[in-house]
Amino acid sequence: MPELPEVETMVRGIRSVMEQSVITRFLQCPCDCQPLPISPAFEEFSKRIQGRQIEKVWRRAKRIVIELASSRSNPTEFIVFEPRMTGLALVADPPDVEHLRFEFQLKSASGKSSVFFWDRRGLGTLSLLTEQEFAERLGPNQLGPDALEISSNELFQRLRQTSRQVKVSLLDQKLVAGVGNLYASEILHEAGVHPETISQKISRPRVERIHTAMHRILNEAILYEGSTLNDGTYRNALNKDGSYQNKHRVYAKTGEPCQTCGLVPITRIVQAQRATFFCRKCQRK
DNA sequence: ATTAATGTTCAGAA
DNA sequence: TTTCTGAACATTAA
Repeated sequence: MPELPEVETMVRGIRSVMEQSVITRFLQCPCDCQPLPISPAFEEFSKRIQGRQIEKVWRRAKRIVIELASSRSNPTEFIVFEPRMTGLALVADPPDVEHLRFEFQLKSASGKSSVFFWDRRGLGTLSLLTEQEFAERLGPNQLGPDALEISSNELFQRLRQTSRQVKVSLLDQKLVAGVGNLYASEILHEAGVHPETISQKISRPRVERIHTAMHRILNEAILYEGSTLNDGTYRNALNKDGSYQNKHRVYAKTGEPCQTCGLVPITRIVQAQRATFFCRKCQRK
């Protein structure tokens, strides 16, 4: 589920509780659900993070990164949580206890607290990485520039190198990192670009329109704390709904009149096995 | 009972 | 080499 804005919202929500705190205890599945994939295995994971101070909490593409401070006895290490479709990071009690996967117990100058990782479908992953592993697995060979940091020129250069349809390219995390299925449709609609346009055929000015729309929409979605869809799965770190779903113009709006031209109904097609929504009049190849 | 869902990855074919 | 397709992961709700 979570795309860049949702992950950024969760990061902001857990940051103040986690940064500079010490991990006192790590618990796996306080309930009896299936454990999420975790590497290394729980025993070692737990041992390596026990007593460590958290230096920083930040976002890399659609992943939450918890950076552990180096000390005399420990090197810098990274806890990486990848929420995939239904993962959440919370400082409040999770939506239900059946899908609660991990609890980090923390202590800081201001007292004790907990951060929870919750995941209904259980497709999320959690890993503890050394600096070298982090560079190998989350470096520029695996993930492209962040969608909020890439320049329009670099986006143009990267799109120019592939013959895939532009909607498919935007979902390629090596090309640009952070855009997911929902925001890809919204971005292309605002840019007026047909989702089936071949990436390398898009002119420089039209790539600039995509770039501008990408930045504007992702930043606005962060402002509204992400999109909570009908299934209600996504919540911010306080277990409250986001509100950007009220701003969507095409996603899951098949048959409704386009809000830009006011007359043509929104079309749903499938690209790379994912649904795409767009307006046949406002979006051109 | 069937289908689709905000993500990623892999195998195999074109 | 690149691109595409299908399936897999696990769960729920329409």
